[in-house]
Parts: sequence; C-alpha cells; structure tokens
Amino acid sequence: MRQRAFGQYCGLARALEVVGERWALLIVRDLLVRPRRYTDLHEGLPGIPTNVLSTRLKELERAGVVERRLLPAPDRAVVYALTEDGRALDEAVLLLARWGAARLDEPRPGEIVTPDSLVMALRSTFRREAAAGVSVTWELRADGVVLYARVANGELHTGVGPAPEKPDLVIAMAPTGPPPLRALMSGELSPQAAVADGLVQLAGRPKLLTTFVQLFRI
Amino acid sequence: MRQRAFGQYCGLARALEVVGERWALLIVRDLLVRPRRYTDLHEGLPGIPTNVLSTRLKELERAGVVERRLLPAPDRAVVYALTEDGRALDEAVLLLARWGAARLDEPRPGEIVTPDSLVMALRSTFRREAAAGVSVTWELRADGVVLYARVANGELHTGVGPAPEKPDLVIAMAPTGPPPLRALMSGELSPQAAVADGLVQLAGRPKLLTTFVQLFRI
DNA sequence: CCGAATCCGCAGTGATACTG
DNA sequence: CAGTATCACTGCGGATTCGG
Repeated sequence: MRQRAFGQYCGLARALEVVGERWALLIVRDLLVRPRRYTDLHEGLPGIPTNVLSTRLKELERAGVVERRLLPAPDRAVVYALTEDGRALDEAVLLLARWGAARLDEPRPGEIVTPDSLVMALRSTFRREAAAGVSVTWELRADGVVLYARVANGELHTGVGPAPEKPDLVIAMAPTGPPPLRALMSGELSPQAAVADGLVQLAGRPKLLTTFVQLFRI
Repeated sequence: MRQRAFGQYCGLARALEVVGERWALLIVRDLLVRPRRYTDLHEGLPGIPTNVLSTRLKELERAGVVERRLLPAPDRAVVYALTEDGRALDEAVLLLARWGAARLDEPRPGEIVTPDSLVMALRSTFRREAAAGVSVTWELRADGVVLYARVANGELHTGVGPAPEKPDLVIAMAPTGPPPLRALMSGELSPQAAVADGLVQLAGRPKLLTTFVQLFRI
C-alpha cells in the first residue's frame, strides 16, 4: 500500500505521489463538487474496479486529502469528503480539466457524462472577466442529468440537481447531451443554430443563451 | 501502447488519459523549462526505466504534446520539446507543483534535486503581487546545481545555469541544497537565521535575501 | 442495499542488458 | 547517444463474494 515514490525532492513529484495514481484525480473531482458515498463514487466513475476505489480512498485518506465521515444514526451512512488540503486542489484540477476540455472532440462510443463532470466543465470554462454585471441562474438538463449554474457578483455557483430558485433560463440538450454543449462552448456552433437545429431547447429568455456562451468558453 | 480510457466525456478525464500516466507530467515539467535530449531527460528523472521514458515520449508525441526535433548537422542530436499545446499545460503544472510544494517536508533518503525541479519550485511559488517595482537577478547554487531568477516588470524569468548578467545576489545553499531553501520559502526559517546558521552563504547585497523570501513563498 | 474484501488474468512498470 | 529487448513483478480490470 506504500505509494511508489519518484525519488525527487520536488513539489510536483510529491503531488503526483498523492494524486497521480490512476483514478485518483477523478475521485477528487467528484468530491470537489460535493461529498459522496462509496456507492455514489462508484456510480460516477464508470468502470473503476471496487478494489481500486477502496484503495484510492484509503490512500487519499492517509494522505490527508480525503476524510471519511460516519453520519450519525439513523443514516449510519459513510460519506467521503475532501479535507481543506483536498479542496486546495481545486484550482489545479480546474486548470487540468480546462486543458483537457480544449482537446475534447467527439464522445467515444460508450462514454458517459456525469453531473459532477458537467459541473467541472462549467467551472473550468467559466470566464470571470466576462461576468461583470451579470446576474443569472441557468438550469441545464441532459440525459436525466440536471444541474444549475448561477452567476452573480462576478462569481459562479454551481450544483447538481435543479436550481434552488426559479432559473432564468432552462437549457435542455438533445438528443444526448454534452456534445452540443461542447460545440456551443467552443464556438463551433452558434446559439441560433443550436436552437434552430433542435439541439437546444430553451425555456425562458432566449437571449440568455448568448450570455451563457460568452461566459462559458473553452 | 493504447492509452487506457476512463469512459467519460470529460475534460479532466481526457487530460489524464494524455498526461496522467506514470512519469508523464514529470517529463512535461522538464520540457517546460527547456527542450531536452533523451539522455538529459533520463538523467533528470531518477530511476525512470528507459523503456518507459521512450514509451511516454512516443505517447506524448502522438498526442501532440511533445515534438521530436532532429537538429541539423553537425549535431544530428534528437531534441524533445513541447508543442504549443504542451506549453499550455504550464499553469496547471505550476498549480499542482505548488500544491505539492506545500506538503514537502524533509527530503527522503536518496532523493535528488534537479535544476528543472528547482526552476519549477521558483516558478510555482512566485507571488506576482509582491513583485511590483522589484528588479533583481538572483543566482542560486546548490549541490552543483546552478540556476538564476530575474524579476522585472512584475514578471519572473528563470533559467538553468549561471545568470546571463551579473546577479545582484548569489545564494549558495549548504550543505545539500534545497531543504534550507524550502525552510526559507515556507517561513520556517528566517533569512537572518539561515545566514547565521551557515545554511545560506550570500554573495552580494544581503537585504535582497529578504526580498527573495517575500517573492517566493509557499 | 451499502461498503467493501478476495481472487485471478493480464497489461504496465521497473531493472538490467544490449544494440545501431 | 538514443534508444530496443528481455523478463520478473505488481498494480489494474473484471468478477464474485461477503458482512453489516
């Protein structure tokens, strides 16, 4: 269970010894969105072997990145959450995700989209400099995934599930979600074309789709 | 040679498929400092098996992150360099390195320090907001490693080897380099104590050590 | 059902030797 | 110098099983 070292006294090497193992940063990504139970994590990480998930969680816990919380009765559920140290990975993960998002082309057969990865997609492509004076709540729906994004005071707040308050605009993706979203965010597809082609169905003020495209941009 | 996929349509997953394999980001780290030859890379990555280095370079090349350049005669040397896409990893790598640097404590037995990792250490801990009005060149020496850092116009320029122009301050670390540097950068050790204890020998204007400590900070 | 532990086949890694 | 070749080993993927 001891982590393989890189033999260098170096910050990057240390970081990779902790979060460089396979699946580790994806676990962190999900936990950055919200604390999750073992089964939730397993569900959000397609194909991760249960022994690997279990091993990673223990390693991350021992490294002080993840905390194992036992919820009180009657739930008695186990919940994994990031420590403060773990949350400090936020920026680095966002930048890596942003770099990777720029290389996303078509989804490969069998690839899924999870709520957590969509939240990361929004957060990693949010352009703060375009958010001045904007105050809007969006709700995004795709493939049974529902999440929301609220921009106010130059800050972005995101979450999984329906928007806590009535959204100004609901964006429903069709037929299978994220590719049209990615096309919008990368500028390959104009908002008008997206609506005209039926890839996006709007509920609410139509001009806010353009605002969305200006704010979230690969 | 096929890269194992994560089964998610997600920027982070894509990024990790490219640079998430073992040793990959450390190779990128070295190439972010300067193009390197195969043997240089092998030297700067303690213990990397040659077949793994070779495999990673091919994978990174195929992914468009690394470029293999054949220098013209008479050298005929092979040099690996980052593509523009590869250089775009800079910020993400710096942030990961910064996160890891905060968890560096004592060096472990046998761990080495390379010029490239020291350059990354400086770049990842540079606090731009403290650099206004500063215009200084430092030269750092430790264990035969020599590098320089120049701060001017709020920007940091670093390089391996002696400073191109006469440095304002030469900092020589003793007896074995980086731990005193890390102690300085983390605030565990005051500049005065570092000099008094003989961990740092100065050549130049002594007050610039304090400036250094203010500029490079974990 | 949740939260794993266990087992097995195999691919990726580590160490060393070797070559154009 | 710039890699390939070989081989032992270990971590991963996949499936099943198990206790609370």
